[in-house]
Amino acid sequence: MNIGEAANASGVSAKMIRYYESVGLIPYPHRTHSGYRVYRQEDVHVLRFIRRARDLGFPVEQIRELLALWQDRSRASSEVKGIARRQVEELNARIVQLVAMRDTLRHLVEHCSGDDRPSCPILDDLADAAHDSHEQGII
Amino acid sequence: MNIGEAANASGVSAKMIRYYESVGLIPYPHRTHSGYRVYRQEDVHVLRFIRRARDLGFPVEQIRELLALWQDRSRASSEVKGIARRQVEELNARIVQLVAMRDTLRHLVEHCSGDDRPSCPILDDLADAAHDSHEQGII
DNA sequence: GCTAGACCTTCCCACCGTTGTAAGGTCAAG
DNA sequence: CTTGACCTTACAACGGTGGGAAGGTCTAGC
Repeated sequence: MNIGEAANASGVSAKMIRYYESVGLIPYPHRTHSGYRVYRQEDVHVLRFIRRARDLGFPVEQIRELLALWQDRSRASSEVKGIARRQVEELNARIVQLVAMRDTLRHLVEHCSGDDRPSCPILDDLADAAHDSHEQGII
Repeated sequence: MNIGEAANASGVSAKMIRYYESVGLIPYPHRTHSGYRVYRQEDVHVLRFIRRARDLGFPVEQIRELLALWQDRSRASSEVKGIARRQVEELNARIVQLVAMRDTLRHLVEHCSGDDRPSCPILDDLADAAHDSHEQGII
């Protein structure tokens, strides 16, 4: 199987397959005499695993851990659960942050007349240092 | 005022002040005879504006628009409202995506025993191509 | 056997916003 | 005059992905 076919079969672009190889997430594959990478069905399985984990927001380094655990037949599920729980917490932190941003902004939008007049609470708020949100940890 | 003082007063790092200058978000400041950048209170005000907008998740290019509108005394608030509304929509899209990820993962975590046994639905799910979530648009 | 086009290879660049680091100049206090 | 805290520019790195150039290879059709 060519890299292009593996890409189609896995949903991971050829570009990214080479990248994952370069960072050691997947092993160097066999090559044809002319240097083409050759993949087996099993490799596609691994690529799908990676793809799905990326879809779930796992960073590459955590996928590396998950792959190692996946391929370790004697692993304890508690290790995997720990990584996943960490990831849930990280996702949650980002969600909380984004929701706070969105709500602040939505509030401002709702109080802006949005007509031809220049008066605008959105800009007023951005300009008004009295909020000092950056010292209160909104970021 | 030095760049360091302006950084302290605005909450924007000296590094980022130079960066914003380099991408044309803020103008070239005056310099001392020895080449040090000199800032006025007004510049700090602009930097705070940028900082707060970044805190609200605005990308630099949108901040450029907002700054232009802020400094345009005859602008219509509807323009500002439009930009802010766009940003609310973008934040919302990212939130929806992250929440979907988190909930999927949390569901998996809840169904993982997390003990010494190797059986683990989290890895099973990642390995199981039957979900094919990437073809159903979870990403 | 030749050619066209669809693949493959490696290598480098860009994105975005931020931080780090290195090599050098400058200022103020002791 | 030295020390240390500042400043300057310039370059690299991060993470993950896409784009493209320059060249090799395979396959189908003639």
